[in-house]
Amino acid sequence: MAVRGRPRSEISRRSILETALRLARKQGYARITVDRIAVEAGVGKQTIYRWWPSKAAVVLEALRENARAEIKVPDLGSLQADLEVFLQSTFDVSRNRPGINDLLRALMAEAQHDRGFLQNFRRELIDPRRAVLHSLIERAQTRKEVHKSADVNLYVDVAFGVMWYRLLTGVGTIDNGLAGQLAELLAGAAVGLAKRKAGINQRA
Amino acid sequence: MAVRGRPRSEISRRSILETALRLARKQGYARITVDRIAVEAGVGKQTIYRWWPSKAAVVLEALRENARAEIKVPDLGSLQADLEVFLQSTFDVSRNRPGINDLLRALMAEAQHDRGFLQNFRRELIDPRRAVLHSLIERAQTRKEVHKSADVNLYVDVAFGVMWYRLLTGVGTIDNGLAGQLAELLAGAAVGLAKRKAGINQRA
Amino acid sequence: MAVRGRPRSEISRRSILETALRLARKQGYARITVDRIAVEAGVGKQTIYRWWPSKAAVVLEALRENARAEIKVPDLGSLQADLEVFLQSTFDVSRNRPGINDLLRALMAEAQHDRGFLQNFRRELIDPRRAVLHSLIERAQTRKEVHKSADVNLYVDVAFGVMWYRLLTGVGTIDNGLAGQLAELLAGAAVGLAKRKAGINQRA
Amino acid sequence: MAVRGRPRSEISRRSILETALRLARKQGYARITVDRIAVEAGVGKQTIYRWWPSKAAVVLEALRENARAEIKVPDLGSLQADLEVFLQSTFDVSRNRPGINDLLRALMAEAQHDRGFLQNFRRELIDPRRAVLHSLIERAQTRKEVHKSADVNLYVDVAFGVMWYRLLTGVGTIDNGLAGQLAELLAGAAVGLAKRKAGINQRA
DNA sequence: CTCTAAACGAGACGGTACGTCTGGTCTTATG
DNA sequence: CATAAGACCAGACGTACCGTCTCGTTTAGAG
Repeated sequence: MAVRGRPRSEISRRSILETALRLARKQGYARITVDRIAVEAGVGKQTIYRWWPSKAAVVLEALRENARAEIKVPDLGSLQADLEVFLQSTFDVSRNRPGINDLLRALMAEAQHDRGFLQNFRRELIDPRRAVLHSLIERAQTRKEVHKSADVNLYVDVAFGVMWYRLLTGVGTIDNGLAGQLAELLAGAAVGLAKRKAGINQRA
Repeated sequence: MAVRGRPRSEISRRSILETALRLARKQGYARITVDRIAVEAGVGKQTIYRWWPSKAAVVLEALRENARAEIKVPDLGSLQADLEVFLQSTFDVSRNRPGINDLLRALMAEAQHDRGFLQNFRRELIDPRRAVLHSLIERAQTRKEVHKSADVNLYVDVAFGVMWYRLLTGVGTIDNGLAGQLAELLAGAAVGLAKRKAGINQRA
Repeated sequence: MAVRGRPRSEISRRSILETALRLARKQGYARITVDRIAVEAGVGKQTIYRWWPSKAAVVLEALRENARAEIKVPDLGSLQADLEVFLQSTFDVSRNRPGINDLLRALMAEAQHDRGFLQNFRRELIDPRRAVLHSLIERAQTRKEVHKSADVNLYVDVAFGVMWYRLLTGVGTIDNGLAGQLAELLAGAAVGLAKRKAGINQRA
Repeated sequence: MAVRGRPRSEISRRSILETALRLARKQGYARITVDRIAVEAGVGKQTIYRWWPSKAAVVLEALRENARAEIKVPDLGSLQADLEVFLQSTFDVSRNRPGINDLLRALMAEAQHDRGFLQNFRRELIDPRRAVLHSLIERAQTRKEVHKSADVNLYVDVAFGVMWYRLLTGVGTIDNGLAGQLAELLAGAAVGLAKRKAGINQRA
């Protein structure tokens, strides 16, 4: 049997997402309320709550909708080069869109007092980006550029950890220089490890 | 001229800080309110607002008061060893005190929608910890273990970045294993850099 | 266009008015708070503020709701008799309901530091009672019992003025004796005036 | 034995009374607070509370201090003339001083939720004025202009009742016209009573 | 072409916490 | 002792949001 009743309004959905993003970028995430989104979107409050559990979820979806498939997955043959390009691309996304950084910070904050949203946030934003970086390093592993015993997750954590730490605390900048430094640091560590292991194996 | 008027009550100050910390650890930061702190501390609400701008500021001070001089600054002669001991000590603080991690996460969240509190938070919590790690690495620099051109701040960001990233997202654990991995990674990178630079100099 | 949105809850409205009146009579107007009314009425505080500007307005409406059509408008053919019955009836209302006098005093007090409420208070309580007394005296005027040049408003002011003055200052009692005295005084003055005027006219 | 300790400061007392009156007339009674009086008078809050139980008491004293012996007690040989002059004089006091009416209304309001202040208010303001009017009518009684059985208090209540009623509700004006009307009404009633009684006695 | 059912805009609802304000008391040092 | 200063406890105030609910209306497929 087909779906009964009035179908979900795509117009309302779009209006909500656009209004949420617009308000959040104009006035800051903290100042928007579900009420305001509803009024400005010309939508009933219930229509928001029917489809999203919180304003954070709305903003997250708006962000995701807005930022689809922007991340390059480079494959230049060298881990360091791949890392640098990937990280530059990642850092650029925020830099080119004013207000995006504030939204990311606000969503991370929201995730701290809403376990359910944390899951959502990880699934939609954190984990996909991790996956890209992870695969990028694994590729270097199959090339033997990185030793098979290396903890890929740690390297991923280093890259995103520094980014988020600087984003959240305001300590340091997030720019191409950082991308280069991180690429060098991680590639150095990974390749250095591989060499040491190789040396050990040779001697053995 | 001497201070005029009734002096600030040390008893009330202590009571407020202790009550705030106790409630926050027992029930979670999100569930405490300024009202409840006031009532349970036997204090007027105004007495809280007279000295702190928000409950976040109260909890921050309570945390700081409570955690004075807990961080070991090891000096074992080797960067990697120093790093490992320091990071283990840092990670232990939270692990040994249930509820502390939640408070740290809540405060970091609070800092995201309160610029004033962010400054306070950095000055009281983030920066002091950075300073210790920073000095620890600088010491290795004076020992020539780390090259003088190394970006010490980046290393600090890596250590705390990974810690906070895992704390906030729930990705990965924060334990002695991590301390060891980070110490190895950072020392490897720093020492590797020093050796390469030395090699360049020799060849030159 | 029809009414949009959820309609006002008559249940809440009644509950608020009843609770306000009950609390005010039990504990005195000064001791009730908007918070307590809300809690005891099982209602959100905002629901009170949405419909009334202050607790005084709530109590006023509660009083009015509760005291509808209690005032007798006698028509015995003689001004003095009508006055006496009307005033007795008016004075009785308060005397038979403990707490009402305190409420009236409190509302009159409230009206002194809230211009908006003073208007409301006059429109709902003062003026309707004036109108009855006014019409009663006018009827005597059409009967030629009172001269047409008499200032009816002054007579009304005398009756209610004495009542309120005694109520507010505690000087003297407000009972059937007073009703008789006022009736005699006013009727005497009004009829006396009519006779003098008639005499003048005759002589002319 | 002489009084020990530091004597009460007359400067502070004057400053408090003047400041209270000034603030009350400038901004309205409702807007002044004990705190504000203290600050503006350059006085400690406790100094106010040591000598007065409430801001109403301060304002009452300030008013009384300021308005000493302003009431004429006329003696023109005729009740109606005496009444008219007295009432005109009484009504003039308020009319010539802007803000006084508002203060009187505020004090009457205050007296409604403070039993202690009501006593104070009656003793200092209400009763003295009553006494003057009372004596004025009694004088007419000794002249046989008013019958000895007349209820003098009722006449007093009528005069002040109408005045206060109009003051508090804003119904009608308080001017020389009213003074004349009240004088005529009361004298008419009192003298009419005397004549009727005399007639009865003669016939008897 | 009616009927059923769900989504819709609107906005009132019960709740909770906020940060401010005032009242009246207490605690200093000073005169 | 009284004083100026000002911190203290207490608690009401009116506002802001939250997430739910209750209207009448709209929009689809089912009968």
